[in-house]
Amino acid sequence: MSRYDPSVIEPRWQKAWDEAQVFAARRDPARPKYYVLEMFPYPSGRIHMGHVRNYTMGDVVARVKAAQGYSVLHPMGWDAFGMPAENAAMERGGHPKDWTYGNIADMKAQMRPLGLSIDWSREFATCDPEYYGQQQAMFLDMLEAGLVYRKAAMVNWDPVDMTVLANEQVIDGKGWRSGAEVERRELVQWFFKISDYSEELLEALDGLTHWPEKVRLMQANWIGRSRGLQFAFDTVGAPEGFDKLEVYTTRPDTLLGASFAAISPDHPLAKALEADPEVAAFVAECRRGGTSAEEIETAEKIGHDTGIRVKHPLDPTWELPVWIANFILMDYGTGAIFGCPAHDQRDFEFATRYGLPIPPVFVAEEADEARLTEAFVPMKSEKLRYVRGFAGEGVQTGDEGVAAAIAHAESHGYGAGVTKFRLRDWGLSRQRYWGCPIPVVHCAACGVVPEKKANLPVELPYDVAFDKPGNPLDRHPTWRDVPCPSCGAPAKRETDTMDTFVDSSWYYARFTSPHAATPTVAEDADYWMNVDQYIGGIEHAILHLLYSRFFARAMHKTGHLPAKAVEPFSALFTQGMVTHEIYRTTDAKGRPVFHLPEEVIRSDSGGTLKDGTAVEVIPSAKMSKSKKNVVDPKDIIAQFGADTARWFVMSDSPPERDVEWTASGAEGAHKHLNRVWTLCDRIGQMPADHRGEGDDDLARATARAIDDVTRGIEGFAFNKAIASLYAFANTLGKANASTPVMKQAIRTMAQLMQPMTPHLAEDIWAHQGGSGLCAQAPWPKADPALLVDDTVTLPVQINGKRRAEISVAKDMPAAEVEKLALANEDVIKFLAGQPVRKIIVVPGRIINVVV
RNA sequence: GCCCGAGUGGCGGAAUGGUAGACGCAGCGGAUUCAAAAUCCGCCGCCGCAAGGCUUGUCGGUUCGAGUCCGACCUCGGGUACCA
Repeated sequence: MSRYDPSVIEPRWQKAWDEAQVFAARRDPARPKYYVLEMFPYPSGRIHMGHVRNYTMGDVVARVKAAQGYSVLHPMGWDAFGMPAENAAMERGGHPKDWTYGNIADMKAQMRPLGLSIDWSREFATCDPEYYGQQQAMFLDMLEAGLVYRKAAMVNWDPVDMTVLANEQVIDGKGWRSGAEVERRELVQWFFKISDYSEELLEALDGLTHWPEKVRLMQANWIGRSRGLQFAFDTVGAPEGFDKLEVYTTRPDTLLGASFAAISPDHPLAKALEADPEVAAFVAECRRGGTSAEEIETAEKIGHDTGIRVKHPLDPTWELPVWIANFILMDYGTGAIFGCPAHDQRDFEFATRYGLPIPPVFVAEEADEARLTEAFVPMKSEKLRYVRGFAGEGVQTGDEGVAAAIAHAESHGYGAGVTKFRLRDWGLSRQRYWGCPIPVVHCAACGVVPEKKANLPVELPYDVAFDKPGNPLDRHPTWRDVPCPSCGAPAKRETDTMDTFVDSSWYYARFTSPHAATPTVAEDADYWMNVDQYIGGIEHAILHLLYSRFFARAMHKTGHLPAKAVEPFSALFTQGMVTHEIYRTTDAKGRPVFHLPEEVIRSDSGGTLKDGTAVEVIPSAKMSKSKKNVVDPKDIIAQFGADTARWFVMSDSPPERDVEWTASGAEGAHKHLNRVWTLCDRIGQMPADHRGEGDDDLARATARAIDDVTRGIEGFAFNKAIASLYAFANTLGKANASTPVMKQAIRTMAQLMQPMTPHLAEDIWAHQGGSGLCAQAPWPKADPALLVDDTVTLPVQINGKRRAEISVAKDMPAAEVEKLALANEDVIKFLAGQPVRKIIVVPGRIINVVV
């Protein structure tokens, strides 16, 4: 063997894998299958360390499962529609399609050298007409199945650019390009009826036992099932048709604490009142700013008294004012509430601002009624003393109070208990070009007419321009103007395209038959689904994963997926980000200037540029181009090789946490791989008949390593698996055992390293007489007999502080352990004759002497 | 605002309620070398001469025993329905 040179060995083994078709997924009824999938990337043009980490994790799992005898599916594709392509076209010219496919080629070229065990024959991009045509076919099936409908909904409207903005394009209530004040405007849009599945999507979370608890919790809260009371106020002085005002509350026990009613600015009653210029002005004021919940809920709470009154259901002589308030959301409940300022913080702030009364309903069980300085909002499980209760006991929990209030309303006939969900239907319309066209035609005579399946895909026209804002499809007569598929009269295509979340809601299913003429093929979906291990960022915990869960159900309903695939991801792992510290100087005008890591010479105390200028070192944050705290995987691979990059991103941090990229860490990883190489070289030169010492110990250490690494990888504790590989390398480096034992140990090490450093592993495997490819060798098994120790070291605590340790046989009875502990010199010294009150012996663990 | 996380040496981190700091990085000492790099060996939480004491974001609680469980708070991160 020679020097460790990744630039030579890595391409060599990648070629060998390609030629042997090692990673081609094959339907093999004789073997169990395993489908591992990493969230596919957006083709921004460059891979970054986050990608390297994400795909290496999936690759480690895929390689271990393959070695364990599974038929593995490990595909890759591109989430290729989306705004950045259009932004690039507007800013730099060019076409979104060319930009996107160019980026895909670049990124693929950067990914190939990583040596990932991907079946590239299954690759596709969501912007391939072959893919989105099948998506259009499913859309039509779902439309027919009643899973798609149209309704009006709010969008961010930029009045200068005359275009719809995404939430991220609204900055401080202004359009990012025009700087104009954004307003909320209603538009008729397409929706998926995800709300049909609210209950099921919530209940089924319990079955997702291999998902992180936090993700299930987030989804449960997002779906937001609540039990409450719905009732109608009788109105006084309202316009015609509004003699009732429906409200919904989850706290009907606070009904006697009501001090006002409030409706959303988007409520039909508010619209009916807009003839009043004051109301119109107020509603316009409320509509300033974007549509995001964050913006709406953090805005200052303002209201307008409509002059209308409602009668309290428990006392018709008691009238409450009806306000329009900007913090009432039309999408939730009925878009109208009664305000109970004593027990809701938002209502409290509102009442305080407008001088409305704040009558308390309950106090803590032991407390007296007192003037409130903030809303008193106890947990519903807490016992309370009701001072203005009307149902149930005087002292009861909030839950009991709510149940009693609902029962009261139902028996007196003024309201009904209802279950509501926070989850809203999924708006899929986008007024943009670079997305999957919605395959319908608008006909003056026939209305909305589905395109004929035979005419799919409805392809995006290439000849479009991005010189003005808005959707180029709207301005493209030859594409837009078509005959009605039903009556043949002149009609217009729908110019909205689909939300890119639709594209990513079924790609996992498409990978099972990526080039079929139907969205899926039953035999393939049956064999490969579900995804056994899905890996991606926590930022997708709610939307992407929830939409995918819905879409799988919708695909099942329309016959595109088997029943077993309605929960498409059997196990989920969410990984952390790759971070790096940030280097900053300031220019002559005091503005910040950021510097790339390779421009900075880092020392313990700080850093300097190459010309000696001191730079400010800012703690690590997610790698981003604007902060220039990025490390290019290409450079790392050129310098150290792919195995080093793979080893490092898997080694340091637990995979669910962020990992900080440090140059010294990468160098350390590289040094270790060099040590392993040298070790392999040394063992290779040992005479075959060398008889050494400690054969048993090395065999035991080898078994220990197999066990630790296997469990580490299977438990997604890659950093711990790697720590045990370091420990094993240290042991093997110091060992002087007989040649066959040494060879066995280094071959095992190669196999255990193979998932992380596949190229190095192949080379060692080949040099040490392994047969075939290391990637295809069966995963090693540890002899259980070698894993047990017969003596254990037990710490002895006195009052919970460690004072001594004793070494005992593994199965020594507790009484004997106790005696041994008390006879120990250090124990006697620390006890200093004090009487022993109690001794706790935890077998194999610890002894605690209490005095 | 609301929902969900995370916080342990100089740094990344390890630890079924049972010896806090495995393993790695950096640092320090030594060997090798004309010298350096590379490599190898050893030391390495903080205070203290030592005995010993202190130590897992902060404060409190449960327990024989808490990084781990419970409560309150602080800081940072993710999501918040048109970023992907």
